[in-house]
Amino acid sequence: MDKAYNFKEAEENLYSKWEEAGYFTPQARFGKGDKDAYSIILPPPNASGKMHTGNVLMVAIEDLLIRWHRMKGDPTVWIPGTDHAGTETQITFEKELKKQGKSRFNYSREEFYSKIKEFVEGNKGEIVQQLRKMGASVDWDRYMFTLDPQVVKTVHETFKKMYDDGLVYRGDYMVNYCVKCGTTYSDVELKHEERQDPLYYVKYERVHKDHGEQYLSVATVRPEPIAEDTHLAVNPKDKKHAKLVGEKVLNPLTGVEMEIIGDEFVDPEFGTGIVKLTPAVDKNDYEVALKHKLPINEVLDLQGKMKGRYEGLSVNDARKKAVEELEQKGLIGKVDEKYMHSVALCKAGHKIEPMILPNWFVKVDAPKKSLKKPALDAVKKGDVKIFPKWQEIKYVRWMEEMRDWPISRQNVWGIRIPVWHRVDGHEVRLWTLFIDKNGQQHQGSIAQHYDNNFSLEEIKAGIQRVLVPFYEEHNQPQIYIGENVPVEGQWIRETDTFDTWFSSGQWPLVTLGYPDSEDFKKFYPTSVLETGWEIIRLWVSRMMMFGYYLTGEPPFKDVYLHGMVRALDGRKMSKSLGNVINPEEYVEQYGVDALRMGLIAGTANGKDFNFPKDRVIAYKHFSNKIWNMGRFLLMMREQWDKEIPRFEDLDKKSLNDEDKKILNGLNKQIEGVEGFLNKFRFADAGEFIYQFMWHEVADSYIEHVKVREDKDVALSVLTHVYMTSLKLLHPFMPFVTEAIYQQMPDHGESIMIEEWPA
RNA sequence: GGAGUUAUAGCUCAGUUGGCUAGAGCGCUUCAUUGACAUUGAAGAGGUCACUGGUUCAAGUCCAGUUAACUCCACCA
Repeated sequence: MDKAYNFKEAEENLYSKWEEAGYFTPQARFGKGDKDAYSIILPPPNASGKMHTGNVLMVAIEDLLIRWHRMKGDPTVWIPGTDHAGTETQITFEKELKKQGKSRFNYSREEFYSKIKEFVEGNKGEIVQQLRKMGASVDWDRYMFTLDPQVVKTVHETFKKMYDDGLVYRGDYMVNYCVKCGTTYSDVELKHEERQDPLYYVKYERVHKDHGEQYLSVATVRPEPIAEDTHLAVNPKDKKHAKLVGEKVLNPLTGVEMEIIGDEFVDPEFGTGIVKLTPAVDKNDYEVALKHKLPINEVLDLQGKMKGRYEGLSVNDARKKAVEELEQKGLIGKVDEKYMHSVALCKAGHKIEPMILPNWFVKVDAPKKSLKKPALDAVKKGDVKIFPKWQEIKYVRWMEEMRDWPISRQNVWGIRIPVWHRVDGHEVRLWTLFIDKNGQQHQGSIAQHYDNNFSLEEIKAGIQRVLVPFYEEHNQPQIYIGENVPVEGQWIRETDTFDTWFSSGQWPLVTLGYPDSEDFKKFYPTSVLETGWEIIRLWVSRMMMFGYYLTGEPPFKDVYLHGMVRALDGRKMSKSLGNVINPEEYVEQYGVDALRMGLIAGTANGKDFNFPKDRVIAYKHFSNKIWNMGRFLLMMREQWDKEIPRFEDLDKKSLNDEDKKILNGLNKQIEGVEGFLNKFRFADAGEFIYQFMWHEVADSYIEHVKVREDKDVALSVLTHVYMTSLKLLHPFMPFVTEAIYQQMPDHGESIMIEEWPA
């Protein structure tokens, strides 16, 4: 053995040996049957980039659980995959395009899709390499990508089933729309940022001036759609303003009469206690408008240009103009220039405009077949357990509050919604945007395109977007749901793709070959879902809903949520702060085992924690320590010329107190590690072995062995204790333990397939 | 506005159902060292467990309140 442990050599060579020997494929060993099947689905890293520190922690924990169960002899499978991460990947890629002075509209959908695909293939390859490097004992034969054909097939079928069950519907709805990205975001995808904008107090002239003030003052940060407003609102419980309900004022820009309505959503304390209603661009206003059946005048188009009075202007230009006009009329009171308020931003950091657009929705709480109820009850009743327990609160709260889920995304990169709209009839009203053979963009109704002598084939060939206008209840357009276009009639396919989480919500099902594969029968529900707590709402909740909906069972029995790895300065890692830790640097410097074990030691109870650099270094030293313990053991065995009995054959009467003490310690190890792992207390388990091996075996017992007369007994005990400890340690630090194992006497094929000490 | 988490050695953090003479890693001090390992060994310094009150034979641990930090959710025109 070399004097020092060479982690690079071990880490380069061992993985492919394991893989080639087929150790990663599930099999029952030690007489165990399928009843102890153990399965984890790897939360697929985003194919938009490389793996980050959090991914490494995830791999470390899951590989620990997997290797542990595999050694116990359970048929064990860990299924790897990568996620297309629709929106995020498309944004990343569009940024790249922008650097080249191009945009998505320079390409047809197909071209654009294949360009992103190329980009993603590169990332996928890197992620796969990184997973190997981390020692992840995943079964590569079962690898999946979220856009693989069988995934798409299942997702389509689920959508169809849900449609038939009345659990998806198309609705006009106020969505968070980004005019720059050209897509909708769900609430949970947004960020909020504090911004400073002027708050204008606009004066509305009262029609009946017989009681007091001539004007009513209304505070607003967005005066530009005032001309399109039709109503004001006050809180009917507001003593000061209640009497205004039913009164009329004049629109400051158009002079049209506007009625004041009463609704309790108005906060009497804010501003003047009177609000203007612009239902088309404000969520509250929209809901109030629906409730009171007020007209909803569109204010913005999809490009973010104004409609109505300031047709075609940008929001900012329109705002200036509106302020100007109001000032000329003397209808602006005071202006609070330093008004701070929070603004919703999309993933790319653009300002979100609430807009009313047709969208597909998942009905999460339908009276007959609620999706969220079983998913919520399972956790409340303890059928699915969440660790650490306090995270359960977050889950329950979210589930209780969950509203219908918009699943349409205006991305190209994703699974296209399998809905066809019939266009041979009055549906020529459908709005489309397409690019013709010469690269020219055209937008408008299909009827308009026909008037301009474009055929349906030409439109379909260059289609960028289809929008279905609002229809009355009794006049719904004909749609067809399916992969292929129907033979009868003329149809155009929906251009929207599914929200990434709609497909990844079905990930445990598709990876196991739902509904009828052998894997599915054997491994569903999976044993544990291990992931970061920040995607409880985005992902965990959706998997639960789909799991129960499609199979009547939960997708997993336990959920373990690890904390977020923060930077060394205790803050979130972010590019702008420049504090992002690249795990590859640590692998290079300290080795994979040290990094994995260091991270595990940092995450005692699922709380967020600072990247534990000290621990990583400590575990690098530990690798070397145990390596040298092995070296010492071999040396001693060589120097001792008598035969050293196997521990099993040793006459136990020859043991002295020191021997008994260390053997007793070893038994406690076996019990302790198992106990900690069963309770998901990984850091405790790791620290426990660390303390034992270093301070009891090395510092104490080895020193004792040095002075022993009956070295055959002592060395027999030491060999047993050492080898057993290595097995306990293997799931934590797979490379160094295997490297040592290969040097030991009478070693088998691999420590990986050794039996777990019990 | 609502909710959650945290406050323990110089630093980063453990401390599970109350039994603690409060631990680990890193750092620090002194000494040691040729049968493995300087990525070593031995010894040691260092904490009124945020603050105030309460429950208890017993509180770092449970309860109430205060203070501070972080995070999430909802968002106000």
